[in-house]
Amino acid sequence: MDTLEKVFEPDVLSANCPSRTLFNHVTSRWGVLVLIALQNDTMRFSELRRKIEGVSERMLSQTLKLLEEDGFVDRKAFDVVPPHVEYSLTPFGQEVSKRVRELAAWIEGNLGDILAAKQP
Amino acid sequence: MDTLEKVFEPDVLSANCPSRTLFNHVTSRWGVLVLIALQNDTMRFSELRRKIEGVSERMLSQTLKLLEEDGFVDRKAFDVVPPHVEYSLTPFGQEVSKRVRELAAWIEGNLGDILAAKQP
DNA sequence: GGAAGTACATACAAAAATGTAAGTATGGAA
DNA sequence: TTCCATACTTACATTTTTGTATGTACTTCC
Repeated sequence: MDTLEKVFEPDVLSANCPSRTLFNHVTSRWGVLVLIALQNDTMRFSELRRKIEGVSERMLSQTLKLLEEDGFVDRKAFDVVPPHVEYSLTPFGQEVSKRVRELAAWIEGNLGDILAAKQP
Repeated sequence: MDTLEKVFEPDVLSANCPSRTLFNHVTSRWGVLVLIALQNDTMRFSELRRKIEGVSERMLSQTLKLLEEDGFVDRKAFDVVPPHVEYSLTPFGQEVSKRVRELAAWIEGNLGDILAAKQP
């Protein structure tokens, strides 16, 4: 063990830990859905837009740009007309996507029981 | 297999699937952090507030109420003065918490590499 | 010849999230 | 006696997010 290592331990509970920012991006309203929609495939902008029901073009491009900056999404643009752009997950993106999908899958798979247990 | 079963397949990508709502609550800005902070322990309101850096009382109580309604958080109030309330995860809550923590842990654990790969 | 599809950007508007400050009831500490 | 702590709620202000509409440049379909 080196006393110079681990001076700083990342923690999403800390207000200004960089991991918190990344975590916020990943768990953002549309971020999670992009990560899920993109799972294994490579997809075009409009395909994503159709797959993720309810996103506006504005929000989708904003979210994609953010995830691209964070290094989770890869954008490949072909210089043709009409425009052709392909989005896919980077290796890092695949790792987070996997975990986000596990969460979503659990909720989907237990939806009936969860709803049945609600009282409001 | 029964032809009457699975008429409806939950999918968070569908705009009005109930799983989307639950998923949104769970992945909300403060929801994820509450789920993480509450992992195994039972905690009081002010403890949570101190642990989750940056939450305001308003947001914390709002988030707790939502997660309680969804059946992920259990609230136990003792009728004393000053007030004493304990929050904990329900069995469902523990399941989602586990998955949310796996996501957060991955990001925290790979923070260095992720940040190193960013170019902006 | 006009409409649609493509992948956005941009301006503006509306809606939702979040924060701030104050109030509530009460006991105990200083 | 004034202040603190507790767990909130409520009103109000501000910030952030999200949506809507429009434009672009060019090709293809009808």
